[in-house]
Amino acid sequence: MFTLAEENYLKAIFHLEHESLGEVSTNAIAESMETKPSSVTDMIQKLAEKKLVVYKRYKGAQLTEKGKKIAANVIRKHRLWEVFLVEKLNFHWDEVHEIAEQLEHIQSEELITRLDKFLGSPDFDPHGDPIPDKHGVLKRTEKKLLSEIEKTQKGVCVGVKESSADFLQYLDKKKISIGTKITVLGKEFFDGSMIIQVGNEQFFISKTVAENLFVQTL
Amino acid sequence: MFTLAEENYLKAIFHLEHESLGEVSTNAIAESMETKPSSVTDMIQKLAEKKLVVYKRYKGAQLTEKGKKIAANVIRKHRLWEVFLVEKLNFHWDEVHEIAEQLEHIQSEELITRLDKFLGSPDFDPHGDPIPDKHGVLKRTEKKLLSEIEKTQKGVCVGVKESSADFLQYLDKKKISIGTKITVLGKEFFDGSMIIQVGNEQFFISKTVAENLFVQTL
DNA sequence: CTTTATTTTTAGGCTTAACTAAAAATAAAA
DNA sequence: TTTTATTTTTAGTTAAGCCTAAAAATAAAG
Repeated sequence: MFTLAEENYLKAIFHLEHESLGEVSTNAIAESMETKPSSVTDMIQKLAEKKLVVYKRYKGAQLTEKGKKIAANVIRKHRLWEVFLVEKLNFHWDEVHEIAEQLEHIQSEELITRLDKFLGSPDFDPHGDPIPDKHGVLKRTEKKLLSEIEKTQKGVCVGVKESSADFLQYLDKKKISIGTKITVLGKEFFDGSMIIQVGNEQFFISKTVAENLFVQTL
Repeated sequence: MFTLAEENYLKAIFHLEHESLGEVSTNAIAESMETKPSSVTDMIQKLAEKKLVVYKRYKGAQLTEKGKKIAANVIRKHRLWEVFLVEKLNFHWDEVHEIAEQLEHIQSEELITRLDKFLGSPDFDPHGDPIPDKHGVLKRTEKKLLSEIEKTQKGVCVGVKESSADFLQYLDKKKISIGTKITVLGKEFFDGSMIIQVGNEQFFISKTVAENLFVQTL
């Protein structure tokens, strides 16, 4: 239906629109896609003809509903594949992006329907980013750093900020992965450390750890 | 490393070389790829420059060792993905080709290593075709129709010839799938029907069934 | 052994998606 | 409000991979 290049532009514009509302500038797109502004102008004019973006000369681009839906679908595929790579093929969270960049362009509705089911219809990818549903709707994301939540509150681990091998191994050891429920039992103000509960275990974590774990509050 | 088009040409030439030994003609490639002979000439000249085929004007193309290895690797990926689609995502054997045509071009050694392991390093795809190993070597294929094997002989089901929904459902009901061991207990000469053993069950099958099941003799 | 038919190649074009260089519009500074 | 700087667009190229039409080589038939 759409070319690889078109899908990548739509995806980039989608992400940029979420970073700063309103129109997205030609330069911003060029930078995020590691291409030249003149190439971007070419493409957004083509996308405008196809009614995927609204474009006015010198004013940047904005996705139409149609464009948004296509972009969200590409992102849905990207994130579902990331879940597959991590959960089924045991890749680490930080190794999957490039491969998912390729897999996200595979064209088959049925494939994604089945993949989603196979993975148990996950809501978040391994980085804690929400997976749009089949209509392109993103669940409101209440993603917070663990360090931002208060004593007695609970959250579900939805991802990591930094994903060094060391940190991921530490999390493995502590039995923390996507979907793990975490309760904050105590929090020290002077150093930001915490006592948390994971399953039946209670233990201490440093501020560094708390600042690198994303949770969805419950 | 190689473009999508290059990989597809190498794959097509690989298949054609196996169908009839020696050089592969420009027309044969064009027909199998549903493209024009002039386009084929363009591409095989490019592949010759890259030392992936040997090419002499008006004499057709032949894969070099390097070209063979790349082609076999694409086919390996195609067939592994087909196994994934059927075994994990419950697609039917005849629905997976188009999707695998896309997936076979995903670039990542590590991905295929892990996918292969995840699938239990299968030797055959859902159509009974052998999967090349990571070095591009194809196990000698002793694929036969069940109808061709004799009384008391055993075979492992490696695929189907015709794959209509009806037939696949029949096989499901009889608990026959890829990897199932089948023993021929009896064979009627006048109508080609057979009595076979599958697991602990013994039952009758018609000539039609026997002529549409591929087995690897043991 | 010519003539005819088929196959293959060359030549020239087209489209997509990138690029550079220069022009035009907008924004910022004096 | 000019002048300067930045951003964006236009114009003209390029490369990949396809196409058509015509020419050249090979194969088949008379």
